[in-house]
Amino acid sequence: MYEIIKAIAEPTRLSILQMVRTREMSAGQIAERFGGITRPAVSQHLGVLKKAGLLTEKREGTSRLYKARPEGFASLREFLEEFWEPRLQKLKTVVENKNNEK
Amino acid sequence: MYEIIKAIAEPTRLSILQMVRTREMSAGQIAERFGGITRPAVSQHLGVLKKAGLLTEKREGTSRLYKARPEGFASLREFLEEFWEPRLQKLKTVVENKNNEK
DNA sequence: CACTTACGTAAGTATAAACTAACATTAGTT
DNA sequence: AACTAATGTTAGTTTATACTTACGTAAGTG
Repeated sequence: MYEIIKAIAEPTRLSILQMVRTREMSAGQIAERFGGITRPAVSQHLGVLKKAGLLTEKREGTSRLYKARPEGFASLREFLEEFWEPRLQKLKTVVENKNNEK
Repeated sequence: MYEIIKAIAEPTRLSILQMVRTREMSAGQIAERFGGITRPAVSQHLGVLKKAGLLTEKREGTSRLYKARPEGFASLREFLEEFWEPRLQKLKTVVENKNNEK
């Protein structure tokens, strides 16, 4: 979880995520859109995002197409929600199990 | 906004936030609960959180009491929501203004 | 006013993150 | 098989972050 937060705590990566939120893009297309940053740097950012579960990678010919992975982002939002307004989910589960034992 | 994300992208600071989510705590009380980390380090983390708008500080005698600031956290969640599922708020505003002109 | 308590702040250091330049790899082309 | 295109990976460098130790400060206490 903490890996996800750190992944989005960087402007370049946040931009990348936004680019590929609704459409697939190749690594090259993504890199083109950045001024003052090299292609390998973008490639490394893509690696961080992918490792955090925020991107899917699909190989197509010599290209690699990236797209945001909604589940990764959802888990972050769930964490923040639970962090801020705990629903006592664990306690609820314990109580339910107790009832099942009867 | 980016300052907020970076602020929570650190385990110690996330722990601090959780500690003071529902109650006020003094800097000393917070520092006590960490093993293997000094008081000044905690103090610096408190500074980062405060600067990001995630904490309020209240002086009481020689102590300083901290408490999480819900608005700061809310703005992060709103950002993430808007980031992921844009509501076209700007377009909506433009349309509304057009209507008012009539 | 000296002393303590509860802090913050500054200076310096170690570690981690972001970046570039050079090299490696994999798929397609002639 | 040699060549190009698209991209990843490695090594090394710079910059930023987290930390510790030492010092400064503001509010209360004898």
